[in-house]
Amino acid sequence: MADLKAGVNQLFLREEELRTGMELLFYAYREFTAEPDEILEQYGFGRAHHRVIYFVGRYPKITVSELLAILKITKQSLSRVLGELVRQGFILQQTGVRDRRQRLLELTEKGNELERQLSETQRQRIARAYRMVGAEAVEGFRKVMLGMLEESDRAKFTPLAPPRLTAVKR
Amino acid sequence: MADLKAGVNQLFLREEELRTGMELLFYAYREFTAEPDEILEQYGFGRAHHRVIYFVGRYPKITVSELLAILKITKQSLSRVLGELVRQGFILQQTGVRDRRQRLLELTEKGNELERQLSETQRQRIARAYRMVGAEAVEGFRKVMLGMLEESDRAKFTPLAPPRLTAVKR
DNA sequence: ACAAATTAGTCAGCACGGTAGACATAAACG
DNA sequence: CGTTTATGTCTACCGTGCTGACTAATTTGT
Repeated sequence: MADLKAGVNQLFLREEELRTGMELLFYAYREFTAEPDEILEQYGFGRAHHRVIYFVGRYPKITVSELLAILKITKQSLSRVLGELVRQGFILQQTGVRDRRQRLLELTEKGNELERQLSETQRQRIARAYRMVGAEAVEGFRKVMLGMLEESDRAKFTPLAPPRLTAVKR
Repeated sequence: MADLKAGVNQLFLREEELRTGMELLFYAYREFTAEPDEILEQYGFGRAHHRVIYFVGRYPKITVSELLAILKITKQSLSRVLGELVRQGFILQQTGVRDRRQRLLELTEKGNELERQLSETQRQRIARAYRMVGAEAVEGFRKVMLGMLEESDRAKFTPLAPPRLTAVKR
């Protein structure tokens, strides 16, 4: 009887625990994007612009196809926002030297400023959370999040750092 | 000199650590929604339908305004998807007894089945991650995620469980 | 050298889910 | 009885995904 009760209770805890995880992800993601969204609005941009700016800032000289592989959207979708960002002087395209078909993407100074402005609130939000809980909890957070990723995405984080794109011919 | 170098290094680690956090959130959220999205497609539904089904399942007898407060979308947006779900027999509306203006929402059996089907993949993904890392890391994850929320949302999780809506007149 | 594959871009059209404003109805409240 | 609240509807717009079809420049492989 005691065993049965414990079992049921654990089942309940488990179910509740999993739901909590799902909801934490939902609420956290929404609040994580809320502040940048407001800033973007002032520029007539949306979340898609933010993502492009972020990853171009993260990986200077990234090619269009590498960016597509990260974002997992179609080139038509990317083209729309990337085109706006280039035309409005936030991103610079340089023809590749090794392969002149490639357009290597980079943030301009203007683009860099916007990137910093957009990500600042997010960095602060994470920094605040990290500070609140201590290094051990942060490590736990990192582990759980990694555990939720597919192998392919997980690879991007393996050494815990240097921003290198997966070995792609450049 | 040694101090300075350490300082710089810590700054780098910090920046890199924060970026890692941001990206973990981005990738995890995307993969978290990918599988349900495929299932939803078969029903002609989208992510918005999933959210409604999830929270109605989570809080049976929830009112429309409570649901709006959770989702933080406009009633016009909600109305579109909620209407479809009701008309197609996934959700039941009952007139409130205490307040007959309210429509208390509940999943039908059909709705419950869909909810289980949709959330199952997500529960498994979380369960897998939790299992991979152990209880301590899970607690760290929970703490960090809570730290990223606004006070208002955090309140929903405070006792670590019982699904009770914030004290709203019902 | 030339054909094939790759990289990038464009145009048109569609779906989804968010927004806003305006308005309607029923019920509760004071 | 007038006001407020809860819900719903109609219209229109926007951002951001998607597909399909097509073009151009460049590299690669035989």
